[in-house]
Amino acid sequence: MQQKIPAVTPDTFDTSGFIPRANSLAGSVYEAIFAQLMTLKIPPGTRITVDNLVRELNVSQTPIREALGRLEGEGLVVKTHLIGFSAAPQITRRRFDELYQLRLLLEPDSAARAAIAMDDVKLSALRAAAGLMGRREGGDERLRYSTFARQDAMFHDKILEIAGNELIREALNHQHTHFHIFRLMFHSRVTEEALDEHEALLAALEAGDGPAAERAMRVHLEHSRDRLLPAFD
Amino acid sequence: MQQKIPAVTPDTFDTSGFIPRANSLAGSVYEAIFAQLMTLKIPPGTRITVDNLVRELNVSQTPIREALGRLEGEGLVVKTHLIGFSAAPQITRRRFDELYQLRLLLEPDSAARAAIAMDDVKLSALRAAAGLMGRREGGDERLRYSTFARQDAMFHDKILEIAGNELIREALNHQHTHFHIFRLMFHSRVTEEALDEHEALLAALEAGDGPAAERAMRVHLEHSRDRLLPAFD
DNA sequence: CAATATAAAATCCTATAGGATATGGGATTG
DNA sequence: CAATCCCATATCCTATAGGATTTTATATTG
Repeated sequence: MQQKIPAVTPDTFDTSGFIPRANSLAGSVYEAIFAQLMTLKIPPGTRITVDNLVRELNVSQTPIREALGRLEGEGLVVKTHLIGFSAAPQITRRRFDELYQLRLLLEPDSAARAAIAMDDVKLSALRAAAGLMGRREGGDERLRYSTFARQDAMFHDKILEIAGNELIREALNHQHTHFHIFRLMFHSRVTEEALDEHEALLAALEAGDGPAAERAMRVHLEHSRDRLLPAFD
Repeated sequence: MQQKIPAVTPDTFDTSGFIPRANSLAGSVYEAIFAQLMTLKIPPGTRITVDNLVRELNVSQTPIREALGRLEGEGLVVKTHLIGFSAAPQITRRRFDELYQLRLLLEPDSAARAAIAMDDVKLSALRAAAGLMGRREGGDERLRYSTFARQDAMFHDKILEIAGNELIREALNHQHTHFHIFRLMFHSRVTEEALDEHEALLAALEAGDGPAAERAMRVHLEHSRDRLLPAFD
């Protein structure tokens, strides 16, 4: 157990009081594997070898198996008995279409609800999330997309939070939408037209205009889908 | 490793060929714990003790921790570092409302899609699922509800399957809707008015009438929600 | 009696070990 | 040369062990 595992993060508060509770090894291993999946260090469909992780992360098999079990439960990893674990496969075109169908059913409705629930505090938080995305960070293009993708996810998540249905928010998060999209686009040049669409969405949310917010979200998702489709060619 | 774990089930086919692949211990443990959660043998919110399961299931800690990790990933179990695992809490009224909001966004649309996709084979499978539910099995009332709830779940799931969006189907299944509802009602007398609503739904589906199927599903879900609400009093 | 302190027991968490199974490389055969 | 076989190695899977932490029971104090 050494430096390969992220440092203990004592800012994780336990739910029963005010004393920070250190992260477990299994928890840290989960995060490390998740990061490797996200950055395609473990490519889609490839084997995840427990013994390799033991060597790489310098921990025993036990927390690794537990973390992989959790990732299995989340659908990010697939397990076959006696063969082991592998990364869930790359999202297929079919799956992508289904995902956007789900998003189109849930997110416009949530945008409308968020518009109705909008107030100054929430709007300011939302603007902060949107503002982060507009900022052009330095560094290479992939890092910029990485940042953009993470902040795009935060922006959408903030709208879901304001909409007020935690279960729907979690259901969407569970699909790891942004995870899949990020991996899909990881090797691509990407255009950031989303920013204009976000502005239109923000304006509707700011105005507390439910139907307009719903329309803006629908348009944004349809364009987002269409922008991503070439990745399947 | 003894009789407490379900017998090896060689009817699990591996994806790469035709030779049955036995279930892993971790897999069997997962199923055993899931069953205990479902039947409230492990009540909502209570501690799940690894060492107790070791004794009860007569397997070592390793597959138990892995199975619990998977259940954690599925949200059915909560883990706190150094304290251990516990069953996810009973669904709250808030959560229940959110769940029905999700269902009302997704299932009527799916019913409409299923109506459009309907053919004789699918209809026959759906009727079989509905027919099972109408049958009054013997045994005590709770067993009858248990059977009803399982078959209700299968009926709804069959509609989702016919609708053709596997991701939405999985997203709804991931919420373990019927699991939660089942647990909620486990100690209650229940009325089986759902059957009439199912008949109306079936008629619309049979007729290939998308809008009617959507309406019938919406009505059914609203009534289902209202029937279940007293459980929170 | 209630509150506090202490000790014992239970449990959590992880490392290690070892048998079973799968995989990959080299040798052999046709 | 391709196909098959055999063996060594790697990996999977689970059991066991032991130190750390939490929980529970008991003793002590005011």
